[in-house]
Amino acid sequence: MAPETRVRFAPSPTGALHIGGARAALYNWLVARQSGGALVLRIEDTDRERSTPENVEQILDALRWLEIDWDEGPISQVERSGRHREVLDDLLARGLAYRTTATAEDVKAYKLEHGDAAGYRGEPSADGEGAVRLRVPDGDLVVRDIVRGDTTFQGRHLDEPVIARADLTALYNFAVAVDDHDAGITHVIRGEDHLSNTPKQLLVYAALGAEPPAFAHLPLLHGHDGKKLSKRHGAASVQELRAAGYLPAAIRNYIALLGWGDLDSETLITTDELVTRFDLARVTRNPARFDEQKLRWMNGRYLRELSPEQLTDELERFTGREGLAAGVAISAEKIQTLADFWPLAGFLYDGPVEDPKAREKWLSSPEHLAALAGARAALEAVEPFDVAHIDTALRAVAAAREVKPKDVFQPVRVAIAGTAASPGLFESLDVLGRESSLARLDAVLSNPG
RNA sequence: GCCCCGUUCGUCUAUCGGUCAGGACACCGGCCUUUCACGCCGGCAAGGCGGGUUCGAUUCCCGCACGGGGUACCA
Repeated sequence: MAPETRVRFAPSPTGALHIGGARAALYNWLVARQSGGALVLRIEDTDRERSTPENVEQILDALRWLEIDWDEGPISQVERSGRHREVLDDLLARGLAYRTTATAEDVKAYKLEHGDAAGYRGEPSADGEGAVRLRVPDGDLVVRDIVRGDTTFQGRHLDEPVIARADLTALYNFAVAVDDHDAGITHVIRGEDHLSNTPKQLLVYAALGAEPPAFAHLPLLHGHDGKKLSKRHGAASVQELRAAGYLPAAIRNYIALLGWGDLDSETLITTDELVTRFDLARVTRNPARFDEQKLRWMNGRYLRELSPEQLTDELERFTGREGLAAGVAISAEKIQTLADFWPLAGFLYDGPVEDPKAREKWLSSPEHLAALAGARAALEAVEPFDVAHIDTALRAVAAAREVKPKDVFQPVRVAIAGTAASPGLFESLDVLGRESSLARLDAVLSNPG
């Protein structure tokens, strides 16, 4: 029987969860759910400066919001320092590692003497003090990677890495291997930025007398300009995406496709389908750009799959307002994100917005104002005040005045909404109701221009 | 500098030696239409360069160029 698949997501809590981290988390989650295995969450918090409880909570919060759940943890890496020390002492005792006071300058000097391609080889310090470096043999170190195939690193090019500080606290490349080994991790799925450091970790596994896990290094994500993803690229973190009005399901779908493609090129894939179809071996090897345009489109599709009740619920939570059902019903097909709703339909609740250009274009000429007056009279008389009858009444105004329907509709629209773009006009009037509609028209009529 | 990875339409991708190089977003045009959208139809658009291997290379190999990552007593 094959061993249970155990994967892990191990963010360092240095701030928000970035889109790249979210994708690594998602891929791990997909593998865990698909295999019936377990996802372990570990917080790489050995950098005391940056690892605050707030930062940790921010990451957990982002994962929960994305509905990426974990089976074990969160495990704090610092809390495992006792075990790190134990392994460290063992390596020291066995001569697999040594303490040295050699500095970066010494490493540089070594290369000057032995050549740039020669990995640093040091000697133990006489007093037994200093940082701990791992012994590196000259042979090949091959990283078996599901995404990229085998990558061979030659030990002779590798500097003997510092695996613990002079105070004997563990450093990343050491701690990560010990922790993954102890947690029984079978697949390490993480960003490509870790690929070059993997041979060091392989050495730690070897020292532990353990088989290394399978690796899967994911291509890095870039911004729309091809540069490294950063604040300048708009919404780059999960919390920013959330604030921008995206749905977790849409984000999951979108980032799953950033670096992975199925045989059939379906674009809209439910999370359940992703769980069954995802395949690490099909992850691409080249970096992908995060392009918000496609996410926007995709989010619109997900928004429109929600029931009116669900959408209303989402929007009320997003805007912090209540009683939005009627406005939501007439706006659903016009928005791509939750954030699009209020600019489009907020006028229904808070009155017309200011848009001098629209007012200039549709409410300044005598013809338009006359049309508006005609519309006002028609709306006052229409009975009942519903979409179908408003429709008929306003078209009649245009016909009577022998102008295009648009020349009646747009002035009315700008009068009630303030802008030239809105949900359907008749629908908007219907939601507003007769009294409120007439009041808005009157406000313009009594104060034109 | 050294080590490692990568390179198909503007973007995300399909293709695992023979394809009209397919799909999606974006863009352009059309239909629908009261605005904005949605929806539908159509269009534009790609294998970095140079060598090999092969009857035949986007696909395999080498070189170059370009991009990225690593090279911390960070993670």
